[in-house]
Amino acid sequence: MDGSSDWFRTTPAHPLVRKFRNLGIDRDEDLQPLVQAIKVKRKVVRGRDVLRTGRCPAQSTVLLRGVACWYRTMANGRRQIYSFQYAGDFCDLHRYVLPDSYDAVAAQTDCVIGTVPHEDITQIIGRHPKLALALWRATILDAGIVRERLRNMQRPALARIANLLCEQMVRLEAVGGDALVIPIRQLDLADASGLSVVHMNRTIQDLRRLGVLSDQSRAIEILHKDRLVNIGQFDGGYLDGRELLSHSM
Amino acid sequence: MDGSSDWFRTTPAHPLVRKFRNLGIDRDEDLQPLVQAIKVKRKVVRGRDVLRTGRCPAQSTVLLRGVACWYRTMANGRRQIYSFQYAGDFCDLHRYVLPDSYDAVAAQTDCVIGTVPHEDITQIIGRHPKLALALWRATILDAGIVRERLRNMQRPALARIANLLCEQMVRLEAVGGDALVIPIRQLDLADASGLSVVHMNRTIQDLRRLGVLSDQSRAIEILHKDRLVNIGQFDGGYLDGRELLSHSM
DNA sequence: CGCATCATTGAAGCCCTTCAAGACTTGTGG
DNA sequence: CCACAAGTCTTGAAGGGCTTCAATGATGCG
Repeated sequence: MDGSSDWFRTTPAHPLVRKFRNLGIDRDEDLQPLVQAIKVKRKVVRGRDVLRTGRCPAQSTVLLRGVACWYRTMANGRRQIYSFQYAGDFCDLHRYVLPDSYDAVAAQTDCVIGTVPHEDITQIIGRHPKLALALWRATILDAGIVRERLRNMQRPALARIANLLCEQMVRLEAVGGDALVIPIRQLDLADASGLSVVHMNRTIQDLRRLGVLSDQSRAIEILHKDRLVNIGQFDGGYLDGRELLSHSM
Repeated sequence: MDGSSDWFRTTPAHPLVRKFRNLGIDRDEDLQPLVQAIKVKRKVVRGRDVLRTGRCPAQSTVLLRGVACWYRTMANGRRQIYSFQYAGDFCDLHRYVLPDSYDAVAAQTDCVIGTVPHEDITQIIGRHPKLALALWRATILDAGIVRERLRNMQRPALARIANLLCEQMVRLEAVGGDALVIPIRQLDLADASGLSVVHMNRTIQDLRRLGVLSDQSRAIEILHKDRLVNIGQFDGGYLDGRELLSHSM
């Protein structure tokens, strides 16, 4: 990656640093034990599975670059996408705690992933209470995202899609990408929002006609953030660990 | 409660014992630190909130008896019920890790609840690694339930409702109640499945006409478990911590 | 008994789905 | 450099599942 195999360890913008700031780990040295436990790094090309349904390996996976989606297939073959994942997110940390073999993660764009052996996580948890709590928090934050997706199902298509796009926009911003172009196909947005591809397409065009999305290309490009937020009744509080941590009495 | 205020500590059928067996705590003495940390017990009558949206208190709540629902209100006033909760379930353990003030829990039947101060949880986690992991597992199991509810939204009404009823049936069985009568109003089932009350009612009557539910009363009484499981494409694996724990390599 | 709550039923209509086909974009090989 | 194929987006038409509104039964409780 970028010539140096240690890019992810030496760069100050390590995706895990940002992620764990959001989880309450402010000092980079506190994060070191975890960063150093990331063992194998490899690429996964767009469309392939990062991890599959089946027996759970004794390791968890971190997304270091790219966009992925966490999903499970239905009996009829369709997918329900639980959430999208960005650089710094764990793909399957919940499997460290409770191995379940139902769901899978697929690469939405070309990805770079790392793996952390579960025995290393066990050691980290035993020795570093702060990191232990942060890891727990990471799974809780994921759960909050899924709950918002469930809540989103109550909304009609226009608001539902707007809301989904808002979340991706905010999370893209957080990882420093171009947050205005959403790098996700309409098919995948459909699988994430429980709508048919056809209706997804029609509704996206409604958003274009409203001037919220650009109609200059087939890409999903956000022109008016605030109108999108408004249409989608979006409140990103559930994404912001820092803000959530300040809520306690 | 039942004359003795220590009923929940002295009975062998303490709801937490069953719950934590499912989470990997087999020996009752391992559970003692947590059981003894349950401080205040009180009743909550049907319809009232067990806990509310707003500032997070420095404690978490355990459901000791009854049925509750974990929900969040939408902008239009409707509720999205994330999941139902039964004796032994934590209502808001996730708030220990990440205080969020959005959601609430309401009593579906008369309930008895206990509270555990967060500082006690912190001590338990520091001193008892097994319990720490089990608590984490509890939140992961909850998250799995919510994911199944999200997946369920892809199904048409008949299968969706059947699936929802199956989950409640299995979880009721686990707490030793009468698992064949689901103690939940149609309105709440509607809020949990994203359907209108009217359509919920019509579909329940379809299930009655199919002979899957009893048509002898207005209660939701299951006559044919296996047919219900079949219609709802239900696989309760995600509820069974013991089975999930056996999946690791 | 009267009132509140919940279940039930009917009618009208829209949101969304499915099926099917065409257009645009991209990449690949001759 | 063009032809072709694969993938994705787009559009049309028909239909059904579900919603909303509104009103009528049941049940239980003070």
